[in-house]
Amino acid sequence: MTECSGDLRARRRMRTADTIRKAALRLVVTRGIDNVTTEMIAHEAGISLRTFFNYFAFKEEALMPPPIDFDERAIACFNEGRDSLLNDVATLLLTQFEDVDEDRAQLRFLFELSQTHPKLVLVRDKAFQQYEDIICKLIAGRLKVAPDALRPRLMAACIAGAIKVAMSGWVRSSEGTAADHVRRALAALETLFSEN
Amino acid sequence: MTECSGDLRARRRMRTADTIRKAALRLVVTRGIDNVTTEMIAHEAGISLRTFFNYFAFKEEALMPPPIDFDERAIACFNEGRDSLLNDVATLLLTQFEDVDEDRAQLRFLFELSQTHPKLVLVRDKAFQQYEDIICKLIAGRLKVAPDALRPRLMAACIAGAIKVAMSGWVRSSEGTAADHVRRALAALETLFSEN
DNA sequence: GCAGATTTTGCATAGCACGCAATATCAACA
DNA sequence: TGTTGATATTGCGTGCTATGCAAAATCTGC
Repeated sequence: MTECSGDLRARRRMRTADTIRKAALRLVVTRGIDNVTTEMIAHEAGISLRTFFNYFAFKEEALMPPPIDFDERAIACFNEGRDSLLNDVATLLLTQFEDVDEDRAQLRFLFELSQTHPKLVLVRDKAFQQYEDIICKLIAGRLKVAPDALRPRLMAACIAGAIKVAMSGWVRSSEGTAADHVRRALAALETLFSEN
Repeated sequence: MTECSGDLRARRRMRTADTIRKAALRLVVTRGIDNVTTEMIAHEAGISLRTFFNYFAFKEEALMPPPIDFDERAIACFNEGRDSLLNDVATLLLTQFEDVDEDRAQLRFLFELSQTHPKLVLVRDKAFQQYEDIICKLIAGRLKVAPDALRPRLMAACIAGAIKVAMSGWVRSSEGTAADHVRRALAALETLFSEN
């Protein structure tokens, strides 16, 4: 197996996963989450039920956003570290929020749904955990310490937590963009505990 | 329905829930989580399968620790606010870790399990979310602001995140007590982002 | 001990999730 | 272009999860 083949297969795999995700989302939007079965999703995506479970461990996972991968340039810029760490993290993360309206609408729909539907709460938290892990690795890289050291892990936990708070605030208030909320929350972290 | 009856029923309900929790834990410890069914748990707890689902929405929820309630005195002390907010939070939270060895062993067992078993990851995060909500209310009370204001929510998110980091560090390192790890993590929050 | 409210339970059922083995598809090489 | 080994897809069978519903049991206050 050459590298090329692995790449091809990986890409194909990602495309199929995305097809399933889109199918699941479409069905949930139109029929409501409680009226969508795994069989429907598989059928809508043009695969067998068994294949669905080759891609996702459980039904709700198909409604999770795919793992993010940051722009190479953005990561390099982050590692240089022109600004304070917190600001640079904000800059890096907010490149993610430059998406088109359709994506934002989907994000909002899922986030709203995840606040009421119990199983989606779990899925949302899992997504944030993955997010936190990535941020932790990035910070550890910039600080030149091990990824499981206390400091990067704490920082990542706070940042991920702040993003979660910001997002739920955004969904509820509907004032300003999601990026605004995230920016504000991250900025508040700096002096959160130092001024009492 | 008088207040007394409600109290009686609530207490009875909590006792039953606890019986189920203990039964579930006992079975999981002895047989391994993959070999335990809801029927076994119900049987072990002396109730019907249907009743199990009256108490827990899904199987793994029976392995979640019950919602904590802080000591009245401790809360009052926290609201007075002798020390810095972060220190007082630490003091308040660490009253929770004064438990007997048996409880700590259980906590550790479940936390270890939750790091490998996918569905328990979800449950653990849900437990931490509840924890975060309680902390948020407490902080909001002390700061005399609304519980859904940005500052208490951010603080609670950071504190809950720090505790999660501390706990997973504790389970992995097995050096020092859980309280030590939590204390250290919370102390680190103060200057986490202010010194770059 | 009776009436009303609440809880428990049995039963039926749709759906979830996985193991297994057969089949199909694909990338590489001769 | 056909062969080969690897990977992906699929069908089938199965046990378990989780819920609705209505009957039975149990509580509570009077």
